[in-house]
Amino acid sequence: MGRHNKRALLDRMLRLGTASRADLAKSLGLSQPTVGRIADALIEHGVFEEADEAAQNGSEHAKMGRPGRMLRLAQSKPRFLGLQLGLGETYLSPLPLCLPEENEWRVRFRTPATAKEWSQKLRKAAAQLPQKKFWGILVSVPGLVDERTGEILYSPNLRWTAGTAFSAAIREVWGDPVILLQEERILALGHHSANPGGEDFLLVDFGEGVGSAVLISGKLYAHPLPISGELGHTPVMGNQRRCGCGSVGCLETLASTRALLDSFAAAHPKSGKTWADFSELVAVRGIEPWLAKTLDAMGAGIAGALNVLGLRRVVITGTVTELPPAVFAYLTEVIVRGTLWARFGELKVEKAPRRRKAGLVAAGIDRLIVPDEASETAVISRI
Amino acid sequence: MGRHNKRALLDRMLRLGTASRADLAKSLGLSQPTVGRIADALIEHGVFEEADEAAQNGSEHAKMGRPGRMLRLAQSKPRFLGLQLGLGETYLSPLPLCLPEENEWRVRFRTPATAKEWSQKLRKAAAQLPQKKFWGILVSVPGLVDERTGEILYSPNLRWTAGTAFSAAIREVWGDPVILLQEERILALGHHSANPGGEDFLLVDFGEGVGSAVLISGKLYAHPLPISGELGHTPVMGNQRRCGCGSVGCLETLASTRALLDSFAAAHPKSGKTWADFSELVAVRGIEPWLAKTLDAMGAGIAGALNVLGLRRVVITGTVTELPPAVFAYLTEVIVRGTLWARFGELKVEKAPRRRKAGLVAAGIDRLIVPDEASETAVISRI
DNA sequence: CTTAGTTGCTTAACTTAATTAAGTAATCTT
DNA sequence: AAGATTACTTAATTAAGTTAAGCAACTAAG
Repeated sequence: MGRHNKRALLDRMLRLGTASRADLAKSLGLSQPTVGRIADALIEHGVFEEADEAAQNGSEHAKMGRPGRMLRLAQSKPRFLGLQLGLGETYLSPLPLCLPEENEWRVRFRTPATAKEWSQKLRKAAAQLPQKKFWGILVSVPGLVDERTGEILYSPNLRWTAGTAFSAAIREVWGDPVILLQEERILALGHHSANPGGEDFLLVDFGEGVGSAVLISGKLYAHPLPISGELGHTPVMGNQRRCGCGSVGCLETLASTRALLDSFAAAHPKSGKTWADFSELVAVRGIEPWLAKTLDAMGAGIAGALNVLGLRRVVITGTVTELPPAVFAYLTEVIVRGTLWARFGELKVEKAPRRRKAGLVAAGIDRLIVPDEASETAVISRI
Repeated sequence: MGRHNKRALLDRMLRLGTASRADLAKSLGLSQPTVGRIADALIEHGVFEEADEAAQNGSEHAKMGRPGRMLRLAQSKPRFLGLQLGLGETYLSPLPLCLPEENEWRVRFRTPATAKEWSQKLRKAAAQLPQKKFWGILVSVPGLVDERTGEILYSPNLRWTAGTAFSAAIREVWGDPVILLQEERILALGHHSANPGGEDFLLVDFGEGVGSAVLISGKLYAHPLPISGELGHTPVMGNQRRCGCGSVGCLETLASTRALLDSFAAAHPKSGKTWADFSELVAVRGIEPWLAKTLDAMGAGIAGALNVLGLRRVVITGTVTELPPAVFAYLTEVIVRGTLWARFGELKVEKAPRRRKAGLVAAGIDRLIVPDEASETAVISRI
């Protein structure tokens, strides 16, 4: 079976939620026999399942002829284990193949500071889960990850994870395949799964750092290096702050959560030091010059990426979206000013919640269900 | 015949120059019968031709067994007409399928200021060429081009070319297919053709403007919009110069040839005003603060693109490469400082000549010889 | 209730483009 | 001249799609 079509089928199913063989055939432009064969194989494999009668009546239009037997991604049983490695806490949740509910993780614990403690906590967490066997363990990792080798190159404040020890520790608890995925890439996939059919976009996430990922034609942009989307380490002219990466002036030293709070504290030594204090002050006083400068830098970085990549849609996630609307409005304006396309057409700047679980599932389907072909990694394009 | 393999074969031939069927099969990992069939079809079509005996002895290593019948891209007859639209002058040259000599254009004339004059000059130029019929007219265009529709969106100082009138004028002179291609994308293809086998890279060209293109796995990065690689319109913090695009502070207003000369003239009101004067002064005095700032901005923009795209190789072409070595060295240093990958591995910054003809030929082969499939335009990637 | 019309799914035969296997051709080595 | 080695060709096989045709299951209408 051509894995190309298999992949397309899975993709469409993730988008449609539930569909008959005929729907899939029509929507993919394939012949019914082909779709039938692939669908049968996927059911056999436990990826698709027959949906109940209720779904049949759900979204139909023409009620003539033989009704289709509706299929969907098998959601009766968790197939993946999702794992979100955070600087502060670690979250775990079994994930079925369908689009999962966000923000409800089954188990959580404080991320420890050594590999040994990590192993212990992980074992304890595993004991709390009823299911012991998964198709794969999908891990969202902040920082720099080589997704091909499963090696963490660099993660701020989580130095002990560097190298392959981290993957190995997980593999000792569950024997299943471990797949490390860079956080922002997961977010981009998740946003696409949750809002299918939209245009290609650049996702920019503001959090402990500033990262980005590009989604084109439903697929992540394939970078040649293990490092990509590192918008946060673009140098900002005139900025002299030292960055954890060893350089000076990185955008991240202005725009990360930590950096914003530092700037806030410097500007208002007598105020509170929390994010809530910061947010409140912005709501009252509006955008002060230091914040405007920071947003200018963010916007310039994003606009630069859009210009180079030829995109006209940005999705912003993370802490910046939690500030008063004026902040997002200002940022949007800066981006529009800096983007060439905005002089010819419309530029879309959106804010969105983080969709980690959805992203993990999409990644799991892509990586684990469709068998791997070494040569498929390339980015191909006609001129 | 799978156009995919046909494309691969052409690609390899462009790279190898001359090769036997067996060489191609081995190098592509295809079976000999497959390669044989495709090669026969390409010979039939006039794309490949049998090379003379001389070539056989050229690059051989193991001199045992039956010698292969060497093939190469048909170079006996021009197949394309290359056309370079410049702000000052327009160049024309018939192009065979092989890698052509650069810098020798058959016909040239001053680029006129109206569509009507353009038509007249083009007709005159056509009369000077012995060959009247081509597989296609390949046009390198500065500025913004929609390569799919053949429409020029915006070209500084060549306003009359906007819209489809330009393509139409060419089509009136030769009936053959007209293909417009954005200048920097052509340069990237050309550099790749002339230096095959290298790593993925970002090409940045400095000239009337500042443009870039990305080449990954031998293919140009496929942008969703007609605009991409527009590094020159990234806003530079603190820069207040007005740009022709309607925005303020674009990199181009500092880094284009014109802008550099303006800055030079402002810093040295009493010196000469030519590029040679500028170059000479830099050679004598080194990099003055205003130039350092400009190079900082260039480097930051380039580094940002590399970080986002996940690349570790930049090729610089254009006027900046003609300045004293210190300039390129300074720029290299700035790029390295701003690139995250440079903290983990090596970053390559190269300067190179412009390879327009080679790029046009590569583009022509890609666009005209391998039959078009609408759905092939996407950028695909595994996670 | 019967019959016709519509739509879904499956089976069978065919098409395309690759493969492997086996044979023939041309050259060098000994 | 015989054998080794490599290049190319031909024939059979495989993989993955297609179209065509038929049965299945439902609605609508006489």
